[in-house]
Parts: sequence; structure tokens; C-alpha cells
Amino acid sequence: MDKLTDIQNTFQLFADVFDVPNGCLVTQRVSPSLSGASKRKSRPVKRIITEEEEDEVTATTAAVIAAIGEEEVIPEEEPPLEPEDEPVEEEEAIPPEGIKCPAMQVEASEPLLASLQQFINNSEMMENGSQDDEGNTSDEVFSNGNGDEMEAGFAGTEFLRKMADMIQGSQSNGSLNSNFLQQQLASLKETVDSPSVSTNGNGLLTPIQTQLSPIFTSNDSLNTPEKLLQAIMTPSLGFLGTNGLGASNNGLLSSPLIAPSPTLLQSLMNTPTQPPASLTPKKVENRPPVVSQTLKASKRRLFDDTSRIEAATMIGDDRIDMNELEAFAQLFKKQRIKFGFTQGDVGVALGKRYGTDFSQTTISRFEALNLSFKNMCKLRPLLKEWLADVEMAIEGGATVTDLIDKKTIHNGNHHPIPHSEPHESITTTMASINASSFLRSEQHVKRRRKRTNLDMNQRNALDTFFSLNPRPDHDKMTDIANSLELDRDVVRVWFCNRRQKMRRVDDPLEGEIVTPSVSPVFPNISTMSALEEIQEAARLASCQTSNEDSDGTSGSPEAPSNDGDL
DNA sequence: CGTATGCAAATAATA
DNA sequence: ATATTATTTGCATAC
Repeated sequence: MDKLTDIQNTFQLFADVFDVPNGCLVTQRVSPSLSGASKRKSRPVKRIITEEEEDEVTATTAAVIAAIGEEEVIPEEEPPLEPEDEPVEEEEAIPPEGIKCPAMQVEASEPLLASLQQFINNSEMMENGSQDDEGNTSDEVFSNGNGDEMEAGFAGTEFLRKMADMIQGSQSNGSLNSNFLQQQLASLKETVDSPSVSTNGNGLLTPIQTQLSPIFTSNDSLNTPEKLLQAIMTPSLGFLGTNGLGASNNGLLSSPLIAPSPTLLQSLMNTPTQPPASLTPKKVENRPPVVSQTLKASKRRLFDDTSRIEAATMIGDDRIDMNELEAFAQLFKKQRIKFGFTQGDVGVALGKRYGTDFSQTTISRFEALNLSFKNMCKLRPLLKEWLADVEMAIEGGATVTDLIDKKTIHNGNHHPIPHSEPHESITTTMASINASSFLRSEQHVKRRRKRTNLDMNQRNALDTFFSLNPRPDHDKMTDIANSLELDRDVVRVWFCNRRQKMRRVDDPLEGEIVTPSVSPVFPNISTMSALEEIQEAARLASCQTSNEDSDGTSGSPEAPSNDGDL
């Protein structure tokens, strides 16, 4: 029963996904409880853009195939299809260095359809044509939520059929996708009827057949529409669009492709009657080979791993366009340099203005679009304002040095503007700005704790402690903190991060690891003594070397120069 | 020097 | 209040 409903929903979803007004995928807030549904992992915007650029259409195709389960046989033998070489950009002062957002409108339905066709074919063969009625059997087929095995093929076919019908039936939008789908469906049906023919006038269907994923042919891997959908929708490869940003600059299609977040989809598919908990809906796929690998493999450490494919992340609620961000970033940099500010200067300046200063690193990343989309959006207004102010000031006759000087106002001295300022306006402007709106924010903006820099000894010690007990309790923590002359919070955070890291390293495959959380480490060491001994050792070790630097001179163990929060 | 990055603290949002 | 997971930042240090 519920299964059936599920199917229905799934159909609907498909229909929605493929048949939207603008001919592009759109995320629509699904009513259900996707409240906490957000497992997003973000990644730098630039990377996203680059990705899109690289894979284009090909990516989409490959994506679907891959997502469906096929291996990564679709490397780079794909005919490039002469993408776009349109000169585009008529902007003037912004010479994009190869960073742009190509259209992501590429049809994703073709490969999908092809796959569906394949699937249906296979199923058909399997069934031996024993079912003639269209929609009544489904009830039985799906009613059993656990004993489904052999019916897989059958049910699957049914499912796809329905889906196809549905899609076909609700196409009247004239949208690109709809039309295409309709077309494909036509040929699809034909083909299904006469498997020997390849009516497809696009030749799109044929080539893919061969690569039909095993997921479609094996009975047990696709026994539920959820899985099917999931497989298809697995965003890993950009099938769903990379991030819902990227608009075409050449006018291929005007609206950005916004894909439903996988999470969303999942929640959508999940029936209120959540099954036991045998499978972890989390990272289902194995390796997102195609797309992600192609990127600059320079530092595929954190980002590559961390950011999987979750591109649909920033689909958010707004259709913020990447173009603007990109443009602003460039403009910002240009102006900054023009005025003679360094990234560091800006960081400090922002601190002056908003109470939240940023490091040179952050500014650098902003300019290079090396921040998550969300993060970029968050920072943009600040930088924008700052830039505007500076421009205004400069226009008013101020000098960069003046400005820099102002923001260089170090701690405890207030003689920034000695006297005769030839540019009162500037001063006024600045003053007003500072005084009015921002000053306030400055107050309640709690400054980020200065990043603690653990020295080798502390690290080693912590490591040791960790190996002994990855999750010490409050007291233990305090103890450790004391022995290392660190703030308890620092220690706590360290452990948290460490666990996080551990998890990150172990889990990836999630296939065979047996939750090494506690056992592997010290299975026998139940003796407190031993444990403590080691701890002592660690402590000792740490103290030894830190004999002279222990005072936390340069560090920040204590008194992190907090602004004493007003 | 000013920037770009790796590694990983510190934080935010949730469970 | 705690832990976990996802993210934002920034110290250090390599370009």
C-alpha cells in the first residue's frame, strides 16, 4: 500500500523534475519534513564553475550512466560536441580568465530515457511477457516491503512504464525537456515493442544501451523505485546540475538549472514508515569518478573528499547567480589592487568596520572564489560595502594611505586623524558609517577565538591521549588540558575534531570497517593504571620539550587577547 | 613582499 | 549540556 503511494510520489517527482515550466530542473520546496534535511557539503565556487565548464553535455551523459551504477567506462572518449565558443561577454572591464558558467541546461533526459528503455527491455525479456494489465498488479507487487526479490524486474518495469506515461502525459508545457522526453518516449515505446529496431532518430539511445548499468539488470539492486530514483538522481556526477547556479552566458537557456538536492529527494521518497535501518542512506555511491577526478588534482585533499558532489547545496531559496558573484569578486580584486590595498589590509579594514576581521587568507579565497557559495554570499555584502566606502572616500579625495592609516589604528591609541584633514567629507563619511549602523554590530559580534597553535609536544600528547581514549569525559579533559596548559575548550575541540577526522578516514568505504571506535585501540587496556601511565608519559613528554615555551608566549593558550567583550 | 594553500582550529546547526 | 556533522576561517608556510 504505502509502497504504491511511494511510487506515485516518485512518479510525480519525476514528472516535476522533468517537466518544469522553464525547461530546467527546479527545486521546489517540498512540503514534507525536510526541515533538518541538509547534509550539504560545500565546496569552493570556483571549482564548481570549473567543473561545469569541463564536462558540459558530456558530463551529463556520463553522469547519468555513472549515477545509474555503470562503471566509469565513459572516460574521455566522448566527442566534445564543440561546446560553445561564443565570444559572449560583452562586459567591459572584466576579462574572465576562463571562469564562466556555461549552460547547464543540457538535456539529462536522453541518457535517462535510454537507460529506461534498456531496462524495460531487459525486464521484458525476463518476464516473458506474462503481464498484460497495466496498473493493477502494482499493488501486489509493491505491497510486500520485504519479500520482493523476483518481482524486481517486473515491478521495475511497471514503475518505469508508469513513469514514462506520467512524464508523457504531463508534458504539455512545451518546455525543452518535455518535448524531448516526449519524443524519446515515443521511440522508446516503439523500441520496446520491436526490440530489433532502433527507431531512435538521435542515435542517442543506441550507444548507451551497451552500458546499461547492472543495477538495472540485477534483481536485487533495484527492487524499489526509491532505489531506482536514487540511483538516477545520485547527484555525484552533476546529473542534477552542479549547484543550481551557473547561468548560461550565451543565452542558450536563460534560467539556471536548479536541481533538487539529493537529500531532498531522499526525504521525498521516504515514506513516513521509515524502514528499519539497514541501509545508510548517506553515501551510497562508490566513486564519483568521472567528474570530480578531472579537476585540478592539486589539492584534492580536503575539498575533494569533503565536498563529494553535493552541488545542489546552494540551491537554497534564492537564485543567486554565480555570475554576479564572480563578477564582483573580480571587480573587487581589481579595485583593491587599483587602490593599493593588500588582502591583509582589507581583512583588517573589515574588522574595523564590522568587528569581524578576516584574514588575508579569507580575502584571498574570496577573490579566487575559493569559498563555498554560501560563504561567498555571506561575505559579499561586507566587501561590497567596504569597497563602496573606499571608492567614495577616494573619490572624495582621500588617499589610500589615509584609509589604510585609519584602519591601522592599532590597539589603544586614538590619534588616527591628527588634524587638518584636507578631506573632511571622507572623515565624515567614515565616521558616520562607523558610528551608525555598524558600530552596533561590532558590539554583539563575538570575535572568533584566535586560532590556537598547538606545538608538536601538545599534539603528540593529545594524540597519545586520544589513542588511549578518544572520548575522555569532562574531568579527564580538564586534566589533559591542565597538563598541557591548554584551555579545556581547546582540548575539547581538539578531540571533537580529531574524532571527526578519524571518522572521515575510516568511514569512506564503510564497507568493511567494523566501527573501530573503541575496540581496536585498546581492547585490553581496561586497567586504568596502564592508561594513566601512558597519560603520564604523554604529559611528561609534553612538558619536557615545552619547558620554555610553555608559558604560551607567542601562542595563545591563555588570554587570547579577547576584547573583553563589551 | 603579497598571495595561495594545506591542515585543522573554531563554530554553527542539529540530533 | 554533549556529541556529531558540516562549515567557516586562519596559522604557517609554500609560491
